[in-house]
Amino acid sequence: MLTKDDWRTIRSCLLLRSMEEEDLLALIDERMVLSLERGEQLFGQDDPARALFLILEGRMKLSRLDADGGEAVVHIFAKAETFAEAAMFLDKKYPMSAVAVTPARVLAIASTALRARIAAKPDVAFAMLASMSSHLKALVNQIETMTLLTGEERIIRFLIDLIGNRSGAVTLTLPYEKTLIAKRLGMRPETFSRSLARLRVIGVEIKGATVAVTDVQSLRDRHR
Amino acid sequence: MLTKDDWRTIRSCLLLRSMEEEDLLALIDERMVLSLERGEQLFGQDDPARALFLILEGRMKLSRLDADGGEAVVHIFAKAETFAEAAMFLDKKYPMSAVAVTPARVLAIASTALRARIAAKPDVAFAMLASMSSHLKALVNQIETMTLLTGEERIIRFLIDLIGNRSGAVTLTLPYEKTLIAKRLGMRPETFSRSLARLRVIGVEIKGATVAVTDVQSLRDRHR
DNA sequence: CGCCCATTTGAGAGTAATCAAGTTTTGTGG
DNA sequence: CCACAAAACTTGATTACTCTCAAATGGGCG
Repeated sequence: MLTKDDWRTIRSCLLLRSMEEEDLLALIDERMVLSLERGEQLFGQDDPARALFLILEGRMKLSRLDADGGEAVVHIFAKAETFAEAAMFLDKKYPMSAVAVTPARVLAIASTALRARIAAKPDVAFAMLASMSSHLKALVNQIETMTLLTGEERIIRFLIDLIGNRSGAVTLTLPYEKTLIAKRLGMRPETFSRSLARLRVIGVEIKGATVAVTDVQSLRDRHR
Repeated sequence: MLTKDDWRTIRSCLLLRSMEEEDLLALIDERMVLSLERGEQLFGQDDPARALFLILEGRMKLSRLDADGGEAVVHIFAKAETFAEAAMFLDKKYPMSAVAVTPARVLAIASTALRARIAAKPDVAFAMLASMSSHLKALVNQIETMTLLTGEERIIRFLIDLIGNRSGAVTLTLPYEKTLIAKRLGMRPETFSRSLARLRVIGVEIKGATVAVTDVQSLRDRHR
């Protein structure tokens, strides 16, 4: 079932928003909405790729698992974002796994339908290319971040991203578990916890998932 | 000037190989071949993106520079590879800089021409999507590698990639300077040098740019 | 209440960066 | 072809950072 809000979400996503009504209707099928519990896997690494996904509600973690149990969290996607676009053009296998990190609802968009639309309408191709470009850019960012910044600096950047353009004293809620944030930032939960605690001296108070920043500017000053 | 070998290169590249003659001719202009000296910059971070590039000869380094002089090498592209596809679909600015790390010749393919071809021919769109998918996959790999492996393990993986499917005793030449390999693997030259030296005990002899591996299997065994 | 899980904290070890010399290689002009 | 300067590379000592292992602590939920 697609609610009114779902349609708003669909309309706000980079991949679909430029699409004409008829194209959208050709792609979207109400029966393709999947509900996932927290922790439930949508697809696994190397599963055959038959669809890409749009998040209607919740958040999904995309990560790569290695032989001895290590996990590299590549990205965490939120409402109105699409993921798994790339797989349908190469191996037709997902190169990583997708797991819900909150209860979630996702809309599956069949590869075959989308390929057909691309073949029929160049605009759809451009939308797809834009969407993939934006993922590419995010990954480049992530590589830069992990190469050039220390753990503490990555945390600061993460907080600044959450703060957005607010200023002065700001209170915010961490969007997901600290353990997950830690992995997403490429560090151990212990290291994250310690580094976060160390930010107290520059006016960052943590209480559970609530973060109070005394003065956003002092954070920004510390940030390169 | 495009030589016969250049045409072979063009024909072997993922983005262009599936294209029909007429599309290719519409995209490629002999006057768009650029010769670069080693160290010469093709474009800088935030330059307006008017073209993507195919390497006819040499190698190009794509990297991101931060305010205080740090450099994150995102990828090094070789002959027959294309790069900078993504910029033309979003900001129309290159998100990183491109510098020749050997003397190089590159073919510029104008964004406008390519967009026109995509609009006219779905096949071109698919080729483009496949090309971008492959870059996406490479970046995901890089993130995994940098998150999950130690420096030494990344070096081993790098060597194994160079070795390809050869076995037994193998001698190979490092494809570019050690300093650059180090950065590409996300570590300091000093660390690279030391780690490489440490591989001697598992049968890796280094002499200048020449690497002799006594037994490839022992490398693979150490590799996860 | 009691268990499970996330989080915190501590101690110690390991990994990589930085700073500082050397050494080797490379490219260039004489 | 040699000399020399610049760049690349190596090596050593030290410091910074992050991980691992281990043991609390705390909260949420049946």
